[in-house]
Amino acid sequence: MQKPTSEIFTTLQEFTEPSLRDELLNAGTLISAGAGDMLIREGQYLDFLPLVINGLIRVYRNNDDDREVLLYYVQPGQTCMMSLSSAYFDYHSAANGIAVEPTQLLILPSRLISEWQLKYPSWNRFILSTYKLRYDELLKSFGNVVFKPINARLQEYLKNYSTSQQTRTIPLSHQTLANELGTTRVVVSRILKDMEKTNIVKLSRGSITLR
Amino acid sequence: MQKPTSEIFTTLQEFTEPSLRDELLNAGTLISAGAGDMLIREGQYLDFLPLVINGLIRVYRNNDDDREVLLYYVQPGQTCMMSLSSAYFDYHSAANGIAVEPTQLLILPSRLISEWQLKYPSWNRFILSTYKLRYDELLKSFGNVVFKPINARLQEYLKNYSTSQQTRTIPLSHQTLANELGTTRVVVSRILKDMEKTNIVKLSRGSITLR
DNA sequence: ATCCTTATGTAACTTTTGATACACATTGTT
DNA sequence: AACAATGTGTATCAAAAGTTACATAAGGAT
Repeated sequence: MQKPTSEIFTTLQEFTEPSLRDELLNAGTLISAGAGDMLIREGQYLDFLPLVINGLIRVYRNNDDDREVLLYYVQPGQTCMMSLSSAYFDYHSAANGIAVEPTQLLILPSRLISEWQLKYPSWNRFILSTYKLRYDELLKSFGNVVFKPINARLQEYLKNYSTSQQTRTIPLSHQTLANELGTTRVVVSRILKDMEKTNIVKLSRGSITLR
Repeated sequence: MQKPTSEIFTTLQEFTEPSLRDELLNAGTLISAGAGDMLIREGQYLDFLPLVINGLIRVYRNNDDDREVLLYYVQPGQTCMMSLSSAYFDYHSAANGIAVEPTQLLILPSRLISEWQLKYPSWNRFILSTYKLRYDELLKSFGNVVFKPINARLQEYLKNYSTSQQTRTIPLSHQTLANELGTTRVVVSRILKDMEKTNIVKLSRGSITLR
């Protein structure tokens, strides 16, 4: 819990107006979360907006059954769309957020969101592009789920992970992958084994390496 | 192609500011579309925003293959989220829009969207709630596709249609339903036949009646 | 070393979904 | 009436995906 310094703007480059930057420094609070920390739960009262400075947040929702649906990851420079909706519409979170890495967050009081929207074009654009980004992502996933078989989706997931994290080794268990893709562990194991046989990946305990 | 009258506000009730209403009347153009008219195609240049006054627009996208993905329907009082994104981000439509009924549209020049956003709170709220609505809808569909079998989704689709259109008879062919749900005609026919055997529906040529 | 937890491999089976093919029915048109 | 276009019924087969069950392995904790 501390005051942010202008270092945050190495991540938050898109906020160009000097007075917006001042306001961010004055009104924001910097907090840290460790890997695995739950930041927000479904139904919880929510009157602040988090901006990720560094680290990574996983946002997901629990289904009517018990399975979970991955909504998106919040990366440095991004904010959580569900928090935005809470701020504008009902002040209760419709999703869970958990830090998957040590993460620093800039916390802003909700009331400022709409105020700044009117005063700062770059802020307004940020809000809208957050919605658009998440919609486009979700739409892509949707299309994949409807039209692509799981093996293709799994392979694509691994490739995306690899390129975005700059590593050929994906440190996720089969069960975790199953959760990400909305299927079961056995199915993931089966597909991965096939992929190993065709020399696409190499499997180890707790990780998968792309060739 | 005509000037709108204040009648439009029986549909567009949420725009409360008198001066916003004036602007809508001055800047807007009313156009009519017949059932089946294509209003916008993927990739097409788009510098206006349509508000549906009455009727219904189906917005969908073509997959990499040839199958289509239903994005959403635009109902009276709503606008097309994809058009909004076009207006803010790149001026090209990322989807197709077709009138499924005779439809009246209020057409607004894109440049006004962001201008009004700053001047009129109800307009700003309209923009944001459009994004939120479509995201929430898509998320729901996504969860259904991932976790529910097609028969359940079909049944739910029919129920929703029935309640929203206030009729127990759904005038859609099996092929049309297959397109809506992202599956094939044979699958729909099979499921519907089962539903008829278990007395959930009654089938006729071109329509399905819920019991 | 023993035990516990988590992770993985895999067989056997069922269910769901999709693909193909063809028959037949309905409706409107000429 | 003949025809074409569209819609529906259904069989057969193949593939994809989920379920259950059990064995084994790897790593950490005591």
